[in-house]
Amino acid sequence: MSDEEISRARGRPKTLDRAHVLQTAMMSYWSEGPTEVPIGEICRRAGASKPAVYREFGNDDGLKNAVLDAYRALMLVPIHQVLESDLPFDQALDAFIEIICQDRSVQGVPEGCLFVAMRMQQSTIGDLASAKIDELHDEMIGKYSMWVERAKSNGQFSNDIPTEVAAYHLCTQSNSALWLAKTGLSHDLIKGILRLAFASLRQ
Amino acid sequence: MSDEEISRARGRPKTLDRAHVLQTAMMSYWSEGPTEVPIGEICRRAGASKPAVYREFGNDDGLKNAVLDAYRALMLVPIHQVLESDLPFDQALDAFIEIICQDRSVQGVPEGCLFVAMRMQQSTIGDLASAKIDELHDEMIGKYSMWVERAKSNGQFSNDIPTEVAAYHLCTQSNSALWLAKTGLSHDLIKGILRLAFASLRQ
DNA sequence: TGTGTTTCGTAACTATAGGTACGTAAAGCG
DNA sequence: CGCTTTACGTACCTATAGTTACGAAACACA
Repeated sequence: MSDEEISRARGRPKTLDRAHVLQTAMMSYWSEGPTEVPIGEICRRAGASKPAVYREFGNDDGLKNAVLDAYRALMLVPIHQVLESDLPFDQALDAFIEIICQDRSVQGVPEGCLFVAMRMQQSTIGDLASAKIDELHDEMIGKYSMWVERAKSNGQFSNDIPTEVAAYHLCTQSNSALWLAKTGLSHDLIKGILRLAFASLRQ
Repeated sequence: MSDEEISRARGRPKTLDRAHVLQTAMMSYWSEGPTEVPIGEICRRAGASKPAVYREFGNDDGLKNAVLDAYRALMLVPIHQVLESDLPFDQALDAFIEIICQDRSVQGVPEGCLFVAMRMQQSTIGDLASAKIDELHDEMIGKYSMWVERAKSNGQFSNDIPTEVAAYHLCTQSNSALWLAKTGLSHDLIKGILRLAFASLRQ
């Protein structure tokens, strides 16, 4: 598996730009909703043929699964990094609110959260992507839990609040905030809601 | 419009049970998702023919619109009543949490909230139902706002929290809670999350 | 230059689901 | 007892979207 640079494969060279298709699909699902954009439309937008996309991703389910991986790397990992930072809880919470509410037009990325959108329509998608959604959700809850546990052990978080409750609360608020942003609510209003929702976590 | 008991209409008497179709559609959309149950399946379940349903409701959009009206009367109005009660804010808040978290199996009603589910997939439904969703949402935000304003004027709510922020916060939390219940999260955990989310509203 | 290999993409196929044309049945009225 | 009116429901139409069959194209190797 070492000679894959300019692959010395036998047959006709592949022209399909996997990354471009993935990017196109992600942006399409993200901005219009994962059930709103048929796979044929993705192909059209990416300038690829349907059979090429099916050869690459297997089927609709496989494409959505791959898109979720790409989305995780782009948007979820940076959030994880905030939760895993060395900042005191209160400051990390501020950074968390900032990253949730940050202006999307700067990075040229749609409003809302593709992961949340997919999770809300989980019943309409395939098994692969559905399992991936569960996996990403569990990962997220795990990160929140570890964050809270760490804050507790540092005396920065009340022991009266069960970790599970706090973790789901944090997860729920961020999901809600991202979804509200998608409905067009102002970022200032959303930030106010988040501060109110998290006020009881500070001490 | 007084002689509608045993209607003295001219032609063949109507046999379609409108209420039954509406009930079937509401329960189907509610438990499986509004985009998950085709209109033909509703007809099958209700024991009605497609043309009969189309004659009664016009189209898919009209049916969903009628279902939303029925849902409002069944589930939203009782919530409005809590918000409009004479209870002190703290007690009304407790009652609010209770009604959100109440066990659905008792009244034989599905988990989750049809209104929330429809709002999450608003882009996939027709103009009529979509407008109705906006209308119900505005009504809800209005009720929350009035509740908060009344509590403020009674000295039961901090004037430091903008009414708009508080109203959206309350709306968001109830939506989230109902959606979490649909994902199978335990009612105890959800109740804990709600108490945590609303802790900063009490004084 | 031929042969095997891999990918390409047009043009289909198939299933689902929203919606309806139309002939028939059941009522009131004269 | 026919005429008009209204509702009934089978069987169809149509559009969409996921998926693939298949012949042509583009390479490595001999």
